[in-house]
Amino acid sequence: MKITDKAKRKELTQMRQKQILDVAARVFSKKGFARTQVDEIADLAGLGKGTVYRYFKDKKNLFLSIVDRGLESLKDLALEAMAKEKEPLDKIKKVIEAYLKFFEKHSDLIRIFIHEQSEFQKRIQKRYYQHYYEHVNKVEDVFREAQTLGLIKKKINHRLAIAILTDMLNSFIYTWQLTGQKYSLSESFSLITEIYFTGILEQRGK
Amino acid sequence: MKITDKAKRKELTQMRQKQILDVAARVFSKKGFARTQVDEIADLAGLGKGTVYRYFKDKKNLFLSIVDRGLESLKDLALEAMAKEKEPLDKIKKVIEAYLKFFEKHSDLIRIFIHEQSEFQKRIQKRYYQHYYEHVNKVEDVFREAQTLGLIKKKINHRLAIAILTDMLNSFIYTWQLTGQKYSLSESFSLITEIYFTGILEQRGK
Amino acid sequence: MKITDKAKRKELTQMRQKQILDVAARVFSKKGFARTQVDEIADLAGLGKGTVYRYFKDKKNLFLSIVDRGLESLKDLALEAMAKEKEPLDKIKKVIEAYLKFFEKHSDLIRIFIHEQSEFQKRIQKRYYQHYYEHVNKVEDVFREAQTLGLIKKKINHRLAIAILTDMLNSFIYTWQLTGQKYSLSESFSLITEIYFTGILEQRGK
Amino acid sequence: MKITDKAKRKELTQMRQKQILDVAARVFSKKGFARTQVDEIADLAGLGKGTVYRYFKDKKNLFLSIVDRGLESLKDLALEAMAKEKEPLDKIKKVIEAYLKFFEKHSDLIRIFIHEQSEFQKRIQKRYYQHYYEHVNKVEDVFREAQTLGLIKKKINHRLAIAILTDMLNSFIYTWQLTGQKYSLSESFSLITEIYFTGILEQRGK
DNA sequence: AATGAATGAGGGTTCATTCAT
DNA sequence: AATGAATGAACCCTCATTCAT
Repeated sequence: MKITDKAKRKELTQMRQKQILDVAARVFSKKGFARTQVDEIADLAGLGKGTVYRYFKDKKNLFLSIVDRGLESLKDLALEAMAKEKEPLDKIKKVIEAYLKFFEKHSDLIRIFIHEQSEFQKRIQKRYYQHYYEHVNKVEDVFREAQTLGLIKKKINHRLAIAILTDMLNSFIYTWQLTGQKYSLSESFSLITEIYFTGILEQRGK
Repeated sequence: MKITDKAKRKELTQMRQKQILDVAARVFSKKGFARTQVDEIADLAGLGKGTVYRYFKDKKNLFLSIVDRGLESLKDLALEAMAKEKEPLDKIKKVIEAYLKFFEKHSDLIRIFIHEQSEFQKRIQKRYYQHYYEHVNKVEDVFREAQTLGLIKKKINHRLAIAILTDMLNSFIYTWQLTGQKYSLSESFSLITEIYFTGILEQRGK
Repeated sequence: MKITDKAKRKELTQMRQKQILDVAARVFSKKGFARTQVDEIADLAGLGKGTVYRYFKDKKNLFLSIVDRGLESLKDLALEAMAKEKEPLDKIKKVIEAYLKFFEKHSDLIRIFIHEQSEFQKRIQKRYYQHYYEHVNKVEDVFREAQTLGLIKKKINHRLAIAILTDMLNSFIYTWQLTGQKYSLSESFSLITEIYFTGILEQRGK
Repeated sequence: MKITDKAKRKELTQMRQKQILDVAARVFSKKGFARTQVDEIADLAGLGKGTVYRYFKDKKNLFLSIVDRGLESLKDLALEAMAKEKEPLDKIKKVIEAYLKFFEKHSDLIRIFIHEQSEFQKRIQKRYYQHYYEHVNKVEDVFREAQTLGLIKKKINHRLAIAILTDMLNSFIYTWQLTGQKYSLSESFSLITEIYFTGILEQRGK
């Protein structure tokens, strides 16, 4: 009995946490950290305010839990995507695709990641980059491999190139959402990869 | 006499406004809109809080004035830069350069532009895009011209391509500042243009 | 069977009540009424919070039950102590001794009695003095008897003198505990009685 | 002009602080720290809540300021009283008188001093005893002098004797107020000194 | 015109109490 | 009978805005 009880307890806890995190992500995304009221999150979750505080120490902690969950999930998807392919360039394409799909699904997160980063600066960056680099390192390896194979220009600094890719993607999806998805995401996806891989110029060298 | 007085008055007003805007840009940039206190702006400007309210209706208005001033100034620089060159591709390069230089100088603004955009959403977007498009339209013309001349891939949607360029630049400078300028801006500049113009792939067609 | 069951039930109830009261006295003593959380009492008693509420209507009621139990117990001890002696002055000494011993053992209570008295003012005073006077009256009788016998100065108002004695003792033990028992209780005890009986002055009349 | 302005400013500040402290002392005294609402203090002071926070960092700080002001004032009165007399025993009597008069006037403070001491324990004790000992040391000197002159029993530990005196007085006035001043303060005063100086016993040694 | 003291709506957080299991 | 998850009233504190001087 006790085992079942404990299990039930834990399950409830996780369910409630998810319930709150889901709502909170939506609200934080819409209003940003400062303008979000814990009251609204509680209401939308169909819970009392006190219940939110039962599961999350305070507003900041709730916010960071969203960031954490998102980063964790994103990292997993990206690594998983890479694992599916053999060729370095294909791996990179898959990662890009995974990125776009992830944010297409969890469009809440892009705003949270971008417009609230500086809100928490020092304290949060650590947490952020801890996840981020774990993931980026893998991509860097792929990038280097592609350079070794002569697929990518040798003179390009891979760390920078990845930063640029990340930024392009982040900012792209961000704008995409902000402007109300005026242009389709998949059309844009091919454009992004095209630009990233071969640039905007007509091949002259033929 | 009255004319001189009026002129003097107006000059003083403009001076005060500039004084406040400069300080406010710094503070908003460091803390974001919500965490910035009007008190701090007044203090740093060496003025009374009431004086700030004499020159700006409220906090939001002050914030938007910064955005306005920044966009105006950026637009001017970009158009001016384009005007100096004849060739379409050179025009685009100059615009990119102008962008980077502008934000290198006014690094306050990149944060304000990026992480506070959604804070004001609907109401602000109008103002933002009003400036933005006026500027973008000119660039689009250049882009189209380059395509007509066979310099840029025909299949690329110019509106999207410019959006991507803008995002790359914005987000690039943003990250650049956020991470404490670990890599040099000019080095990155050439990388960005390189990637934007020719991609990351080795030219195979030779 | 039913009788035994009932008895068992009652016993359990009393046991639980004692268990809770003991813990609660400790916590209320350490933190005062307002800063004490029912949660902490339940935890320390190894019970669920709901169980505490099964045995005590609310927090205030729990607190007052402690006061009641303490006063009852103190009164018994004092009266018992007096009963053991014949001589009035000896009775008074015994009472003093009983007081000190009681609070030495139940040091929790002195804080509760003193620093929370006013917390409940009107409503509580009644209960307090109901116990108190029942007890004080007996001592007053002794005091008057000693005066009749010429042992105690005639001009002294006995009610006042007892109030002063009580205060001296209360406040003494309170300070004694508050300061971390820097000086020994028994040393101080003889000093108190000495002062109370013969004052601080050197006997001049010799 | 500026000098006058500054002076005026300072005057206003002090006036407001006094205004708030006076009200706050009353309310804290009536309800204790925890049950006192800052709102009520503000209301009774005829001020907005924000104004209270303009002059005192937070509720705790306000409370401690009351304690400070009281201790300072009490210390001054006591030292002043002692200074007026030559003979050690007279000095002690004057101190007792000063004590009683002080609390007769500032009856708010006795409750605050007594029933909230433990609320703040560690942090506050320092502040309390800092004032307290400065004052007690002087009294101790007088006490020792009286012993040297053979006026006070040699075997009495002066530190303890003073602690007892203080307690008697504190607790006496406390009870006096709590019970609604049923007996007169001055009558009690002479009884206290009588008891403290010569005890309750009839002089047998004649 | 400039100031900064005063304000109070607003929102984060706590915790006594309830009640379904 | 025992539990502890859920609740929301209560209360501290902040800060944009106003306005008398």
